[in-house]
Amino acid sequence: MMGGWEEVRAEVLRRIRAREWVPGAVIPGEEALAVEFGVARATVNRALRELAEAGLLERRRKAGTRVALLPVRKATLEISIIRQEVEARGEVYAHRVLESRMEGVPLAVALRMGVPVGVGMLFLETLHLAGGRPFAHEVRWLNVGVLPGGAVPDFSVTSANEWLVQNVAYATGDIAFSAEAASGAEAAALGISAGDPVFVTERVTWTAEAPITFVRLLHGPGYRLRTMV
Amino acid sequence: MMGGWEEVRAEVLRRIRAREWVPGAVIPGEEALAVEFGVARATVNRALRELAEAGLLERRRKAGTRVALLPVRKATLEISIIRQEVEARGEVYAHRVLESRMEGVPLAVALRMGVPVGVGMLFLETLHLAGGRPFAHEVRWLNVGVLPGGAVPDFSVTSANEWLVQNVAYATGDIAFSAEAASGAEAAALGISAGDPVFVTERVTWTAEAPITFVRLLHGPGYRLRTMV
DNA sequence: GAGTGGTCTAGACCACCAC
DNA sequence: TGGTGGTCTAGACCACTCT
Repeated sequence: MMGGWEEVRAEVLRRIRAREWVPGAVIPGEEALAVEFGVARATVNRALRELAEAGLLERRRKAGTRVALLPVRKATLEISIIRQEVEARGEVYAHRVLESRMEGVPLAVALRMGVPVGVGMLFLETLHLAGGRPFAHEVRWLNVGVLPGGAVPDFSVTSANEWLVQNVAYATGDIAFSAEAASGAEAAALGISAGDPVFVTERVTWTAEAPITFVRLLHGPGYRLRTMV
Repeated sequence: MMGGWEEVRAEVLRRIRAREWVPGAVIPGEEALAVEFGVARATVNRALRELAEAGLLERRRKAGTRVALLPVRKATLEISIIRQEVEARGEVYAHRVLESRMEGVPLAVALRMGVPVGVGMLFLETLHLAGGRPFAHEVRWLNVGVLPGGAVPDFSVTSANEWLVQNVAYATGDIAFSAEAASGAEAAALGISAGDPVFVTERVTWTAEAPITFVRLLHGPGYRLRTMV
């Protein structure tokens, strides 16, 4: 007899890894497993659902549950604010606003945000520092028209990154990671050489059909984004 | 009255976004919400648990459920085999094995895999092609001693990437993404210039305490890794 | 049509931890 | 120590989809 759903999940995982249940094969139904493990069907369901969400099982009504043939594993990335990320490394965080002005969005940004070219937004350029050294360079367009409260806060106190998380949080977003060569201005801000590879994170954030912000974040050489599977 | 847990989740999410429940505030308990929504407590539990896993709520016994103050959002990355990734773009996949020989692991790899320097492993260098053009360059060390079956298959037919997923699948792993400058050899393989930025994916895979493989995957300029929140 | 997973319910017990 | 979330159960109905 197994106790809870975690034990059931562990045992099912063991059988998959040990190839007692091979990829593509149908495994016993929930009812059968519930009897075998001496638990309720809901407990088996919880265990199998978690494994299916992780990509190891494929479940279909009537067809039953199979071990995934070509599993598409899901890794989770934790997206926190930059201050937390820096402080988690045991370093002191600071930020400097390099630019802050109203400006019409260029084509590339308009396409990403799904707004017409030239719409007036707040353009912000910020440098994030870890222990006094450049950590990340941020370029952001902020759709101030849809901001809650109406007034635009002073981002030199609380960074836009953090202010948005606290005030426009819980929005949906689209994130893309890539590698690019630093432009002259970007390199200067980060204290590296032009052409050096930078790790780029671009994100569009939406709330209820309205685009809130587009942000482009550059991390210099040495930055690594990690996760586990 | 709301029907299922998805409706409950949607309504709770709406209240959070509408700031009816502000960050840091304790929301009503499961029992109260169950009564309000006209569902069983288990249904409310399911809805709140999902929101907590997404990082929007913080739940603690006795203390209750709060709207997260500084939410650490979780984005999920889908890790599929390279052939699937290429074919999903509507392009024809192919791969070429450039190198395949036994070799002692260098220090950097030994440290990553947690094995002594110089342990003999199979060194593999593979080029993945999409529509005939270089798509990714793969360098891999394979711990053949712990492979199931014992015999090493012919990776020119099925790439090591795919063979491992099918035969040593469901292992745990550690993944890191970064941006680097392509070395001369790497650039030549990918058909780019030395020093061009490349998107690097490094992964160590383990099964039951034994490291199976270390792989370093390089994607040329233009590659983007995308996800949603 | 029938078998499987998906979900809901009402009740229960327990672990944790703030008070 | 009491209140809250975490989980389990037994039973039920339903939705989907394979045959």
